[in-house]
Amino acid sequence: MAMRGDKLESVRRRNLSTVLELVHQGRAQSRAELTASTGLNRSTIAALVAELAALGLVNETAPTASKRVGRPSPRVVPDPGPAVIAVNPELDAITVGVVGLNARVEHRVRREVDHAVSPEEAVAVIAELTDALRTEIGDERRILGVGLAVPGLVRAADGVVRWAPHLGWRETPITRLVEDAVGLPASADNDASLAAGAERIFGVGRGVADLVYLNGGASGIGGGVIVRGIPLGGVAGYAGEFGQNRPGLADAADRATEHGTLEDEVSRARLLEVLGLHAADELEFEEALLASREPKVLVELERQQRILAVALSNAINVLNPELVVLGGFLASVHARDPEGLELLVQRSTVPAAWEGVRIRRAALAQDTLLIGAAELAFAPLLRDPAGHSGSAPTTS
Amino acid sequence: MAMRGDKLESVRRRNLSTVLELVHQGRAQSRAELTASTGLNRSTIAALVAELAALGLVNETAPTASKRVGRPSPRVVPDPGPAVIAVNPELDAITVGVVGLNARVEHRVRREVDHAVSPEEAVAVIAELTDALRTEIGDERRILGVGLAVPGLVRAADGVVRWAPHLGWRETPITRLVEDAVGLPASADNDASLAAGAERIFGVGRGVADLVYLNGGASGIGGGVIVRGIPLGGVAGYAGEFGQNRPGLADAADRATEHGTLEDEVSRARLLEVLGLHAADELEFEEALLASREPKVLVELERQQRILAVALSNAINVLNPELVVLGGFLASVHARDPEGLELLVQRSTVPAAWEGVRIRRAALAQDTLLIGAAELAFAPLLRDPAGHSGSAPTTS
DNA sequence: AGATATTTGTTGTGCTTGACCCCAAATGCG
DNA sequence: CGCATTTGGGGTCAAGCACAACAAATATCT
Repeated sequence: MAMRGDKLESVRRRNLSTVLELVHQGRAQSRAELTASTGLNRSTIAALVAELAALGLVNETAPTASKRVGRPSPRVVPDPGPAVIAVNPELDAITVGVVGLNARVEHRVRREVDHAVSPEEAVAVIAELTDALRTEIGDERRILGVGLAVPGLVRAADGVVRWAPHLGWRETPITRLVEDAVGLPASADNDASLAAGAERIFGVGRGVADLVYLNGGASGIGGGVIVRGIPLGGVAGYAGEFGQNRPGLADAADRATEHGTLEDEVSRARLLEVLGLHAADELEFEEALLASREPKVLVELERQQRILAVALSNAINVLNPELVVLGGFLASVHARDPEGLELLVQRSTVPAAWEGVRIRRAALAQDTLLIGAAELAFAPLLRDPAGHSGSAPTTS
Repeated sequence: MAMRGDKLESVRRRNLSTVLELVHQGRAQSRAELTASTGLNRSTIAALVAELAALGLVNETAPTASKRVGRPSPRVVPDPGPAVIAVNPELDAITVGVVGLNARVEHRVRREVDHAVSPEEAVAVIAELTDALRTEIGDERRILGVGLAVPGLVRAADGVVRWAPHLGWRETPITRLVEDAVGLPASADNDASLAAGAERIFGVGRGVADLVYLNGGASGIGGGVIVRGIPLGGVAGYAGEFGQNRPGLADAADRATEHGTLEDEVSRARLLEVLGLHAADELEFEEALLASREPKVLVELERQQRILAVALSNAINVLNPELVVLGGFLASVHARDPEGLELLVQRSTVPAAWEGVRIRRAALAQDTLLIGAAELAFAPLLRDPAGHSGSAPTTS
């Protein structure tokens, strides 16, 4: 609750942050564009870009032919040097990637595992894969830190995994373990929240300030909310647990479980069952779902659609977002009958709030989580570009 | 989406705003406290306070005996001059009040009406009551504007009432009408959202950054959400419509209505009915509810409690607030059995999110809405104290 | 009661930082 | 080829906060 005053120094910090973020997100490609979107003076932008260049964060290159009158403005692009390690531990595999300041996943390694790994095992794998990647990309790369997208509840303050049912982790200080093993500052957050951020900056949510993201995974439904462009964390960082919500059922016969939580009633497993499949990746699943004409598939699909619609309505009524993004198997459910789902949502949503909202499927496929985790690792740099001059691994 | 850069001028504006807000909210009472809570230098605070005093917004008075060592610091208090008109049009009455910069309701007039008033009638009454109040408080008072707390959906951008079922208003440009009739800049927002803000700054939510507020009124349930200390508006300002949500029912027998919306299932009218009352004000209602030992009251109360609990759980899972504030008849339902309600909420809430949350009744009684509306009218001044030097009614 | 420590107001100076002005450079267009 | 337009570059200016030194006002210690 520190309602802090504004030092002069903070102006510079914020401006550096703003410029670096614009370049990082690809929303400004030249100094001229930077002056336009920041409203700052040309000379100020010049100084800011020069400082960022001196910090090794951006590069100025020769202007491209723009076909416009006037002196061409030099391009400003993210420096290819700085990078982060993005990690996504899952039930069946641990994925580690290298993501540059341009937010592209440059390398990715996926290590399949045949059993639920303990935190210690996971950390060992992460350290091993990270080392492999670091030798692959060479020593000249400046690795800023590690970001983890964890399928579970993560305490924002210290990155402790409170509960990850999927992995079987409980009260696991994952960031500390990773920091000790890898020797880089680490941060962690809930996977769906990070995915929401990634979709906003680089996916369907580009330029959207208020969005709700729901991801349907194998083990449940997670979500993320973005308010005024800022990820909604809540007081401890546990926000977005749509899967544990209990939406009202229009028909009592729709209930299939005792608890009636969203992720029990609307589940990938139930759809796989009626589809007669045992296991399927996202693509196979969606193909099967879209192709099936079996009555029992239709019945189950419509049941889940009705329940999902109420859950979305509840979210829209409360949050009045501009966009609802559906990922994972929920994207497939949406793809099967977008208009039907919208109609159902509309029926139980406040009309005024319905007006402004769109429902879309997630745009970023497999890279979403790694990009989201990378954003987390980049966050301190983006927030204070000059403060991270030395690559000293500040163990927070 | 204007990611604006930081001008130097904005530093001064923000600092003036910060200081004025601290004084306005009573969170700093002396220059010494201001330096402590802003982190700014003593000399800077002196300059800022001097500027605010020159603007007629704060006064410096002789220091009070503080029993502490060191030179005593002069008190800084809101100037008694500036004030706003706060308005709350309701089904049965229109209330208008004068609120000073100290956030106290200095005067209030309540005009009972015997029928649902049209916007034009309401505006006429508002203008009349405002004029009466203005002559009462004298001409030396500087009236900054009018804030309206409307029981309905209000578009944030232009203050148009999209739909106020209680009043029967639809697509009503209420702020424009009031501006024309009163000759002061007017702004409007949903009553529950404003009440949430009032509770945060002056009620049970003091110092709380993330809270959810649910108000049980005669005609339904409204709500407001505050995230990181900022009221959650959503893309158009319609956020917080908890009343239209459909919470899941643990037992199908609990359903009493077709739609199953929260405000249909959990309603004051139903409780009045089982209590055998026809009409009652808040106090009478709560007394009757707390005193009753009738089985049918108990049954209905517990039914509503169960449904309310699920709705609260849904909100807590998604928003992870620090505090849930219940107002209106929901405060009475809570008062009857706080532990029982908490237990029910806990049962369907993510454990980690439950840890950090408290459920409390609203602290501000009848003044809540007027204070909330006044905050709305003060908002431009608080955001940019120097920009409002002349009392020129800027019709936004 | 007097001395001392502590806290805070006051004043003047200095540093940071962005704005602004003027000129040069580079492009498109007639 | 000249002109309009846009942008970069460098120097100057002004705004605003930090800081240091001193004075004032209080409590506490002796």
